[in-house]
Amino acid sequence: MGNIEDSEVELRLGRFKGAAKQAGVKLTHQRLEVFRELASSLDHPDAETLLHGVQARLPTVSLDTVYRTLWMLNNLGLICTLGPRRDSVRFDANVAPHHHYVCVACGLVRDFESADFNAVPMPSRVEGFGSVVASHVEIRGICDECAAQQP
Amino acid sequence: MGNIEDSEVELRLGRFKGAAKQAGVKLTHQRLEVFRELASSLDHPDAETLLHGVQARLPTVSLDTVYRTLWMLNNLGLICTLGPRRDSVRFDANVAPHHHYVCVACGLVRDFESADFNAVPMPSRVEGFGSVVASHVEIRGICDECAAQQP
DNA sequence: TTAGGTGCAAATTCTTTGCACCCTG
DNA sequence: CAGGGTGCAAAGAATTTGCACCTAA
Repeated sequence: MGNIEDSEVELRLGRFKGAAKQAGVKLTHQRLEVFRELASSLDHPDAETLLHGVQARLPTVSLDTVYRTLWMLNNLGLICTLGPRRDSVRFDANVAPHHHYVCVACGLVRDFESADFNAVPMPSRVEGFGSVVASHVEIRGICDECAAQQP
Repeated sequence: MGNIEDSEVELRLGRFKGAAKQAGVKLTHQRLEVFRELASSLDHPDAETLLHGVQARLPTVSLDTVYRTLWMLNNLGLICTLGPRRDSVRFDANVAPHHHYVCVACGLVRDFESADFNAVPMPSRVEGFGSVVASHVEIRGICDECAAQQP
């Protein structure tokens, strides 16, 4: 699917290398390639999709390594997960504040930014629940491609 | 967990009965009890949790009936799903516009309302993706109960 | 009566784990 | 060289499906 600019990918890879060193985890080929694959995709692939992309460069990687790598990256705060609509977990290497458009028909996810949404103050009701780590808007709809297929 | 007022539960049940008749689906005990269980819970249970609640009244219901009923209710627009943080799908009988606070440690989900969020106009970028069916804010954090357990 | 619904159990799908070998640091 | 990391295969968990019986309309 869509791709991220090379400069941004390199920047993210650099961040990963730094964080890995600091956390004392090894920089294996597999981890680098899994992260590169995720960091350069514009949509939000699941583990299986990432596996296929990585296998083009490392034919022997296995699905379990992809999962282990993803959760490791997630623990390091380098990626985040996003919830499925009835399918599997998806991953996101964009840790800057942003929001999601999700197609309920095909599962496509696209990022967008919105200063307006970011500017809304946290409702006081939420304080009563607990601390806040992150917040984002999820917009559900039918993407143009799916709409075209089912008139 | 928390409970919804009886009057609201009855209102939701009435809506279900009307929608079921209109859609031509049968009002079985199982369906009524699954919907009642979901409609009266304040948090957002998964299928297994609902099963346990319903079994108090209908000891023979099975998990697959709970799933079938939930997807049927979802198709009818009477409930919606919400994405997991690494666990299973959860269901929500509150179809009024509202937002979610999610504890990343225990999975607790609480609803809240926010006129401020509702008032933000849809970013123009989103128009390019496709149509919009719904939108909500998801706030992630650590709930007070989990925070108390891990100082 | 009768088509749709249910319960059971088996099948699928997705994800995690145990273990022996491998490779980064 | 040592300990974490990997691949494989098998285990687990969550959800779906086939089928014969049941029940709401």
